[in-house]
Amino acid sequence: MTAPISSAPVVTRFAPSPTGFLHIGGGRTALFNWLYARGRGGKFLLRIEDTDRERSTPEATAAILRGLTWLGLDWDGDVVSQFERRDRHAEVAHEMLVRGTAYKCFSTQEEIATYRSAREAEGASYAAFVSPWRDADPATYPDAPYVIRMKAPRTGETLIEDQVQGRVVIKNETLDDMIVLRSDGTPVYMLAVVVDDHDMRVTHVIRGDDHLNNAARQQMVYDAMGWAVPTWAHIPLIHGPDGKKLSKRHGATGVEEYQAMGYPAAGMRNYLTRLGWAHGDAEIFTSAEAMQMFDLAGIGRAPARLDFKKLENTCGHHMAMADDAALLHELRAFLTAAGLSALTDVQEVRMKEAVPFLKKSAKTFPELLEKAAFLMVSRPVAQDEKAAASLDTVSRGILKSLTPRLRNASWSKDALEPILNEIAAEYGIGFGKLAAPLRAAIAGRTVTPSVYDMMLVIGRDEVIARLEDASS
RNA sequence: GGCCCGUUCGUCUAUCGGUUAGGACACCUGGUUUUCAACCAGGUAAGAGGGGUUCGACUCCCCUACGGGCUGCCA
Repeated sequence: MTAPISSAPVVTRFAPSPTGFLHIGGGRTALFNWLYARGRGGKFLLRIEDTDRERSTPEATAAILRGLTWLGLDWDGDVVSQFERRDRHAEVAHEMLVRGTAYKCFSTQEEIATYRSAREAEGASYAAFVSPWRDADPATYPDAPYVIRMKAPRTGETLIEDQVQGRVVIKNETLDDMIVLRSDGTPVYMLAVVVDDHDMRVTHVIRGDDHLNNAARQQMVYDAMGWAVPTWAHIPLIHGPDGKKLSKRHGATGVEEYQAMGYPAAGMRNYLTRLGWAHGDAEIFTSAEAMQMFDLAGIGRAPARLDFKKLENTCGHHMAMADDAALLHELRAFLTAAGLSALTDVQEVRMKEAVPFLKKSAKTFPELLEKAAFLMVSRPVAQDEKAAASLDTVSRGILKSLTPRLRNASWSKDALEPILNEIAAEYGIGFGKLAAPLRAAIAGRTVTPSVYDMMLVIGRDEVIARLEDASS
């Protein structure tokens, strides 16, 4: 055994297989690993588990990288391709052969299938294959293809000390002699992860609890090589709102879909961090704060359900907290991701003025855009049904008399306020009655931001022009 | 089938043998308001079921139910 690695600097990793987009559950797993490493001055590595050549695609790898990048999860060093390390994996398999902790098995897949059906016919419910080659004399080896299997312990038990699940005891008799190297010489996942995690000096393996049982098999490999076992933390999977495993029918399962739906990345990170993890009553926090607080002990043992309402609420807080320039930048990225047209120069200028107040009440980018409708449109402003209704003859008269007074006013809320109040008083109406046609004229709708905010953003000339359009 | 994991308000969770079981989202009520939001105040709401252990169990043990995972020359 090598020295305990608990005192070494923290190294975590995210190791997805490139068979599709980055799943929201995978995104959270990556986030936990990132938070844990970053909060401890450690390293967060990225490895693509592409040993399955049939299902792995470069497109999927690209999608995963995009998803992580959008989430703001930066990794250290180069992306490691597991497939490219296959020679090293094979080397370890052969070393286990030398050590006597693994053996060559010449049984064909047909023989294994026959063995299993025979056992089942005998009434055995579980038919782990027992290879006749386990203790065979090398002198009897045929000149035929073979796989390399682990020589798994038959008795005793394997103890998994998991930081989330606690002590998990697996009886060794339930573990079979798993294959580590296929007959074509390529490594199997169980071998590859262990070799890679060891070579990459990973200290903490934080991953989905669908791997909990696998940890016992992998520990066999560590033991067979005399390597130190990393700290395990198997986190529960994310479920859909109905408590079932998250799948396509629940709606969005891919991280990039959330980007396209317009959730800000900071809010997404906050929400995902709190999904299945808690630190007292902490709810809204920055990633820097999360790094300080994040620990394995705070991870829950039960699967968590996705709650879009809470996601939105969390995102709303982060929209409001965001830096104006950064938010504008993220808005542009959203427009691209959602396939919407980019802002025109005029819209850019106005948006820059509007973001400081729009961000306070928007939860997502589509919502922000909805509130920004008044600055996106160009003259003549189309009226929706309710807006048109509020622009009756009387209202148009009021707007008409307002226009000249705006010409000479200084363009600030303090200067505008008395003017509007004055008009309202002259016509003997409340400010609310005046605001309705104003909203209609300026935005073409009845639900808008404050009339003052809108006027200041689009400017005097545009306001007057829109009022004239509406009142003529 | 076998093995493994899980189960506190509708949801995310706090609690680490003694609390009026706390917070957040959602929901309801009221306030504020120039519309929608936002915001402020208050309210409804929980320990899967059954046995133990204990002076005392949400907390420890067992059983049941339900949910999930693993059981591949997939990862």
